[in-house]
Amino acid sequence: MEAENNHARGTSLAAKISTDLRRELADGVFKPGDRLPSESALTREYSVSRTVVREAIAILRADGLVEARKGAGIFALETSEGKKQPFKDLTTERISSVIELLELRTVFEVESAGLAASRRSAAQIEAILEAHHHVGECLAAGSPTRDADFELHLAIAEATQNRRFPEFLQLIRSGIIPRGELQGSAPGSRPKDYNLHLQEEHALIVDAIIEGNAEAARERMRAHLRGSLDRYKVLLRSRTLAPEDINLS
Amino acid sequence: MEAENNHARGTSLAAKISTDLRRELADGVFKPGDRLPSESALTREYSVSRTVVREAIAILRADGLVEARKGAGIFALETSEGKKQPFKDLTTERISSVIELLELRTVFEVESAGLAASRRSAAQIEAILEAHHHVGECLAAGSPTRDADFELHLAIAEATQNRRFPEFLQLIRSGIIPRGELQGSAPGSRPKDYNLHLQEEHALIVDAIIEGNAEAARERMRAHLRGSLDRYKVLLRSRTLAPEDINLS
DNA sequence: GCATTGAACCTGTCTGGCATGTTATCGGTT
DNA sequence: AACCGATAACATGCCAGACAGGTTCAATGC
Repeated sequence: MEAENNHARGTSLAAKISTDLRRELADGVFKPGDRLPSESALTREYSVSRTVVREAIAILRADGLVEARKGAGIFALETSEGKKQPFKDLTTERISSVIELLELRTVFEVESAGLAASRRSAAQIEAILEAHHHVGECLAAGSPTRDADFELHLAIAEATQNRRFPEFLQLIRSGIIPRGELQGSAPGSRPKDYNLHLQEEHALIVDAIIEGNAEAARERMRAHLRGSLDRYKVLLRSRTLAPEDINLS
Repeated sequence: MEAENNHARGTSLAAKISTDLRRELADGVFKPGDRLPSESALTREYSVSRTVVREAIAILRADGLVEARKGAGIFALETSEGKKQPFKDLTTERISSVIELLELRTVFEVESAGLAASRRSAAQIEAILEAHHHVGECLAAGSPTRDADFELHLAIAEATQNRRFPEFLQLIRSGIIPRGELQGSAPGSRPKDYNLHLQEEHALIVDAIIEGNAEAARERMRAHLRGSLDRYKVLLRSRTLAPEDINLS
C-alpha cells in the first residue's frame, strides 16, 4: 500500500541527490573549479546520512563531473556536455577533452597507416580508393564530409588486417560525438581551404599505402592529423561550431 | 591501525571495485539476471568497509549496469544496447585475437611511455616508482604480478597527462585478461626467467621516463611488449594455459 | 500435499569515530 | 609593518556497528 510514495524508478536517496547536483552542475550553478557544498553541508541540507551523500558524490565522480580533493572539498569539473546556455568558459575545458582524444587517436592512426601500407590486400586498396573518392563527391556536392571521411579512415584501419584497429576507431568516434546525435549541420561556416587540404592530404596518404611505403604513410598521416588539430583550433576561434561539426580529419 | 592497506593509489577504493565489477560484467562473468556477490561478500573479498562497497555499487546502479533489490541482492541488468565495446567478445575468440589486441596495445603503450617521459610530474614519478617496487614485492613473495604489473602500466599512462590514455588502458585490460578474481593461483607453471626479464625490462622503462628520455622510453617499451608477445607464444606452445596466467608485460 | 511460519539473509539508512590532507588564522619574530 | 611558522578548524577517505524493512527458502504443522 505504501509502495506508491516511495521508489518509483531507481529512486534511492543517493540517486535523487546525485541527479539534483548533476542538474545544478549542468545549469551552471556550480561552474568548473567551484567548490560544492561539503558532505556535512549536504547531509544537513537533505537531512540524510553521510553514507547517502557519499554515494551520490561517488556517482558524480565516476561520471567525471566532480573531483574530490581530500581535505579541501568537492570541486566541479568541466562537463564536456554543457548543452544549456552558452557559458563561454566551459567550452575551453571541453576543448582539452577533444584534444586529448585526438592525441590518442593520432597515435593509432599513424600506426594504422603504416601497418596498412605493409599489409593491405588488393581488395582493401580498392575499398580505400572508393572511400577516398566518396569524400571527393561529398566535397563537390557541398555536403558534410564527416561520415565519408570516417569511412576512409575506417578502410585504412581495416587494411591493417587487425580487427582491433577498426574497432578502436569506431569506439573513439562515439567518444568524439558522445550523445549529441543532432547532425545535419550547416557546413557553410567552414573555410574553403579546409576542404582543399583535406582531400589533398588524404590523397598523399592513400598513395603511400598503395605504394607500400609504410614510413611515408605514417608521416603523412601524422601531418594530416596535426593539420586537423590546427584546423580545429582555428574553428574554435570562430566559436560557432557544435561538436558534431568537428571532422578531425 | 592497519598498516595493511597502504596502497591508496591514485584511484579510490570504490573506483577500483566498481571498475573491477564493471569489467566482470562486460566479460560475462555475471550475465543479465545473475546475482552479484552481496555487499558483505564484497566487503570480505576486498577487505574494505561496506561504505566503500556501497559507493561502488551506487556507481554501477547509476550507469544502469545493475539493479539492487532490497532484501534480495544486486542483479546484473541487460546491457543490450551498445553500452560497451567491441573489445568484449575476446574470451571466446581465437588466440589471434589476443595477439591482435597486443599489437594495438603496443602502439598505445609505446607512445604512452614516450609522452610520460616528456610530461611526467614529480608526483607521477613517485607513483611509477611505487608501482614498480610493488611488482618487485610480488615477485619476491611469489604472488601473481598481474595486478601490480597493470598498476605500473597504468601509472605510466597517467603520467602522459592525458586522461584518455589510462582510460583506454583500463578498457582493453578486460580483453587481455578475460577473467580475474582468483589470485593466489599456483604460479609454478611460469618460467623463472620470465619474471627476471619482467622486472629488468620495467626498470629500464622507468629509468628512461625518469630521465625524460622519450625516445629511449619508447624503444624500451616496444622491446618490453615484443618480449611479452614472444613469451606468450612460448607459453602457448608449452601447455594449454589458462588465460588468467597471461601477464603480457 | 500444501499452506504457514520463521530464521537467515539481503539492501537502505543512520550514527559515530579515526586518520589524514588542506586551509586560514594567529602569534611571534624581524 | 611585513613576514613566517605553528596550529586549530574543517575537509574527505575509510571503518565499525546498528537497526529497519524486504526477500528467500526450508522446516514445520495441518
